[in-house]
This record gives sequence, C-alpha cells and structure tokens, in this order.
Amino acid sequence: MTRAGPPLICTVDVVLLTLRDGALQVLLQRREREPFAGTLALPGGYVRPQEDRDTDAAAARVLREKAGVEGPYLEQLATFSGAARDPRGWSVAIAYCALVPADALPGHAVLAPVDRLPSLPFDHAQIVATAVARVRTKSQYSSLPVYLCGERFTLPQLQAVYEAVLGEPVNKVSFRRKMDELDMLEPIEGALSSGGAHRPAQLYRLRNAARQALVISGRGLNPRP
Amino acid sequence: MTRAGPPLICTVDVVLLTLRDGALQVLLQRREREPFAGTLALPGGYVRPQEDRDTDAAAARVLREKAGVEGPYLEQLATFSGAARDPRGWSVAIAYCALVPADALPGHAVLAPVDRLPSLPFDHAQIVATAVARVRTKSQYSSLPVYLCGERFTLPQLQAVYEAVLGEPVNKVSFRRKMDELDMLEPIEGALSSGGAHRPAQLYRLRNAARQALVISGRGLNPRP
DNA sequence: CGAATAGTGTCTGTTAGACATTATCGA
DNA sequence: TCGATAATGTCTAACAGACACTATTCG
Repeated sequence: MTRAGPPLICTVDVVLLTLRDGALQVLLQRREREPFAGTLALPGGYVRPQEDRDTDAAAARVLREKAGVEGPYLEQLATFSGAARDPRGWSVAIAYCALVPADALPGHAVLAPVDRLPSLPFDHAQIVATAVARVRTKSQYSSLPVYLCGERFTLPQLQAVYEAVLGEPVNKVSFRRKMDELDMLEPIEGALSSGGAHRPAQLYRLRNAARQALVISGRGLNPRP
Repeated sequence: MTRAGPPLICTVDVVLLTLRDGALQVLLQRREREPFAGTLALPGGYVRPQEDRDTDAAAARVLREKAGVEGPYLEQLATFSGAARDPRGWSVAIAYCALVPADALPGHAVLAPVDRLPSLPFDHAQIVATAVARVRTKSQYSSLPVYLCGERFTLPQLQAVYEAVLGEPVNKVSFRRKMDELDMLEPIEGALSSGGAHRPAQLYRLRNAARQALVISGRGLNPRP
C-alpha cells in the first residue's frame, strides 16, 4: 500500500461574523506565533486528532479557546489547500463560518468590517470573501440572519439585520409576509420593545422547531431582477 | 511552537454523477487495497503534496487515473473528518462532485442509481447523499444540469435532464421562458435533431459566456409551494 | 397634539403554470 | 392523412413591491 507521504499541515480557520454598527464584521486575532506573528488573522489552529472528534469539533474548540465563544451557529464553509497558501508548506485549511450576536463576544474582541478588511496573511482574505458571499446568498432564502440577533428581537430589528447582511433595502410588507409564511417566529406575549418616542414593537423569539435547523423559503427575499 | 501532531490521513473522494437510463447515477469502483478491498466505493486517493497543486488538482488526478475522465465539471463539496470514518485512523476526506455526460465515461465504468445504492464503505453513502442534495438544490436555480448533456442538445432533452435531476416534472412553457431569459444557449444554425416520426427539435449549444461559469437565475425553477 | 416608528390593507405589475393551438416531421 | 412531438400564444392564479393608511407611544 502506498504510504500517505509527508505529513500535511492540517488546520481549521474560523470566519466569525457578527453585526456591529449596522455592518457585517469579522473577528480577527493577533497571531502569537510564526508565521506572521503579530499580524491580524482569522482565528485558527491545528486539528488535534486526539482531542477533536472531527473538524467541526476542532472549529468549536478554536472558537472557545481563542474567542471565548460557546456554542455558536457554526457551519463548514470550504477547504483551502495547496503549497502556496502557507510558508510552512503544503497545507489544508478547513474553513468554518460562525454567526454570533455582537453582545455574545467578549469586550476585547477585534472586529473589522468585511468590506474594509486590513491586509490578511495566508489566503484569509479569500476565505472571508467566500464566507461573506455564502452568508449573503443563504440569507436570501433562509432564516440564517436570525443567528446574528439575540434571543429576543422585534421585526424591524430583524429586518435591519437582513438589510445589513444583504447590503440592500428589503421591502417591509414583503418581509413581514415572508416571516409570517415561514412560521419560524413566535411573539413573546405581552413583551414590547420600549424606549423610543413612538409605538413600541412586538418582541419575537425563534420557535423551537426553527432553533435546530435553518428555515428555508422556496422563493427568496428580493430575487434578482 | 506546537507541533502538528501525528500525521493525518488526508484523501480526496469524488462523487461523479451522470445520467443514464433517465436516472442520476454515481460512479463506483472496486477498491484494490485495504481497507474494504474488493468492495465498491467512491473513487478516491491520498492527496500527494509533491504532485498535486492543491486538492482540486488531486481530485482531477483521481478522476483521470481511476476513471479516465478528463476535464469534467468539478466542484468541491465538503470535507468529512474524524476518527470513526476510516479504520486506519483519524482522517480528513475532501469530497468533490463531478458532473459528466454518460457518453464521456469509459464503457467499463460501474454506475449505481443514487436512490438505490449498494452498501458503501466509510461514510461514502453520506457523501453521495450530500452531493445529490447539493446538485438538486443548485439545479433549481442554475445551469448546472447542462454539464450532464453533451456538446449539442435539444430543449426537450435538456428539460428531461432537469427533470431527472430534480426528480419531478418541470413546466414546459416556464422552462423555455427561463432558458430564454438566462440567455445561456444558442441555437446551432440549421441543425435539427432527427430520427423520430415527428417534428424535429432545434439543437442548441452553450454560449461561450456560459461555458466558464454557472448561470444563476434569481428565482428558481419550480419554487417550493 | 405632533413627531416618530410599528403594523396593516390594498392596488398593481410581474411571473409561473395550465391549457390550447399551430408547426413539422415520418409513415 | 394520421400520429407524434416541437414550439408558441394566451389566460389565470400567485406573488412581490409600492403606497397609503391606521395604531401607539413619548414629549
């Protein structure tokens, strides 16, 4: 049997996206080790076969250890590989995408808006671009953006989240019709947002059925013309 | 710096899908080596860092070497990993999906319909299921199924391909309207299908612009109710 | 009451599917 | 001419977006 050849570098990298100041932002960290020690990069780390059940678990561990984030929405994105992307040698990076409400992040977290990233090492810029494209596309026809909200939110808030993610305005009536059809939200009895000098909004939460899996809509929001 | 730990098994596996007898079928091969020598499985192999530019190239090489298929549509699917999936130990398999017209396969190729698979080793059944789900979803709103056709095809043929992939009938008028809007096909002047005792159909080919990239439609075909 | 935002009713243009009609071949 | 399939015209129902209107809070 052919041997597996020289050992490969195998890592997981996580694109953690959140919403801050009305913009989609990605979590970056200063690298402690070479290569690129001291520069901002995606959180990542070696896969640890003894410790990690699979790469999903490795990504969750990286987020827990490096960002203090526990149990977020986490989805495998794609795998990036080759001789060129890492100066240490031929490598495989399994990239993950995480969505987290901003208030679930520790205060010291470094965030950068996805459309004004600093220069990133490895192929991290490409990985972020892939993640953003995926999240945008998926948000067109699914409940994905709710993972960027907290436990309780109003429909106007949720609409603003969709608009921030999609980068374009969403028709209010259509949006509410869609949310109604998808049947993924339930109003919290008697709970209204307060604060403004205006009519308060009904607070909603995710239905239990919608907690586990994304809710998918046949036709998307804002289909291309 | 922490060492990368014990070497991992890193492979690529390819789900080659084609259309035969009006059904979506997957290419399988008898394994020559342990584990599971002699059983049918997805074509796959170790990533070879010295030889392969990246895992995309590794997948293309596997298809070329093991199935004699050159330059097919090839797309990364997902990465499967963990201690449980391979008896040799903790492994990472980067899975790819290929679409090929049936007549581009060598005569001796072993195909199995995707909805009546034999028992497969490793997590290959799950990998096939993932590939089929992805191809179905993507075919709803893109030109993906054209890769299952040859160079020249008629609209009724293409519609039959869509129906076979999606597993449900497609409205003829809507289908033709959509193909027209997408503007990805061009009629071959003066070329008509022949053979039946009926009106012959116009032959089409992909426009050059549509050759390189998928053509994406805003609203899908057959949106869910 | 006025400003501001939440929430709803309704109209209209667009799109997709059903159905019917015409076209073109071989036998 | 008939059977069969290709190709197209047209009607209708569903849907999305625009706009206007009502509702409810604070000051």
